[in-house]
Amino acid sequence: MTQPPSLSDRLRRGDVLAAACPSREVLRHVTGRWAVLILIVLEEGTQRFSALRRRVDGVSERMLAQTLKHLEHDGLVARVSHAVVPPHVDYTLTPLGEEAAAHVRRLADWVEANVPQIVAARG
Amino acid sequence: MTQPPSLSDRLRRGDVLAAACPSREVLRHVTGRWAVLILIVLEEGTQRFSALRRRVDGVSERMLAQTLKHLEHDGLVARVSHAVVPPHVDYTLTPLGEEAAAHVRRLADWVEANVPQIVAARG
DNA sequence: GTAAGTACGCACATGTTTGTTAGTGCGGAA
DNA sequence: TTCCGCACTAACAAACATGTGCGTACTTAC
Repeated sequence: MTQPPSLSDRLRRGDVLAAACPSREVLRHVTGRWAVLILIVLEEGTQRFSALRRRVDGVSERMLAQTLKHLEHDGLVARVSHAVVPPHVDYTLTPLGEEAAAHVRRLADWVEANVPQIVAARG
Repeated sequence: MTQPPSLSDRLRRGDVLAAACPSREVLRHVTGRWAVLILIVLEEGTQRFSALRRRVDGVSERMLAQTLKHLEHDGLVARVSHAVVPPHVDYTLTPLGEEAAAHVRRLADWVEANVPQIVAARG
């Protein structure tokens, strides 16, 4: 007879199934429409803003800036701004970010490999 | 001098970085707010509608039904309806769905394990 | 008799995300 | 000289995601 963990236990250790858990928010950030793609591109190495904009097809400057801010806020991306003209800003994955990026890339790789099957399943 | 792959090549093999690629849409479904949680719960085994509703804290019936439809449409979830009263409907992961679920669960596990660090990083 | 559970569908309202456009200040290319 | 590139930000508008409340047809429990 093991007792099921209490709500506060679940929140402390991070339980995505609990609505009030902050892990929900983090997961939302990491799995966001653009965040996934940005993490994948950043896994190749440091990139600057406009390079990211070109690599991530379809992202607007607004969404790119906003998503980068979220990732930076969560400590997954480091922003380094060089005070030169024209402006030069570098974005790099933190160690934490590298781990997250590896996970989302594996997921994206799987999707890419299985798109044909999935599309076929829609008959 | 290898030529970079053409757009049509990238679309055929599934390239999330290309805006027109259907893998983008599939990725959106799989990483959707509720889809992630539903996949994780379904990984434990077949579940019925109301059981899912109870396990996935905070989901509304509308969103649950809609998300299940998307996942079914993509061939990740199988729906079996028993014609009895009261209604009884079972949801199960397909082999394809099991693979997807494994990936998202690993990502969610990582997030859960690292929430404290991430929250701390927001200082 | 009344309420709750079952698995949803529909209409409406709200909230959140995303896009669009315009602007910044300066240097280098045409 | 006129335009582009850089790395954004602000304001506004549109699109989409999501929640709420109601209805279904029947059974079991209270």
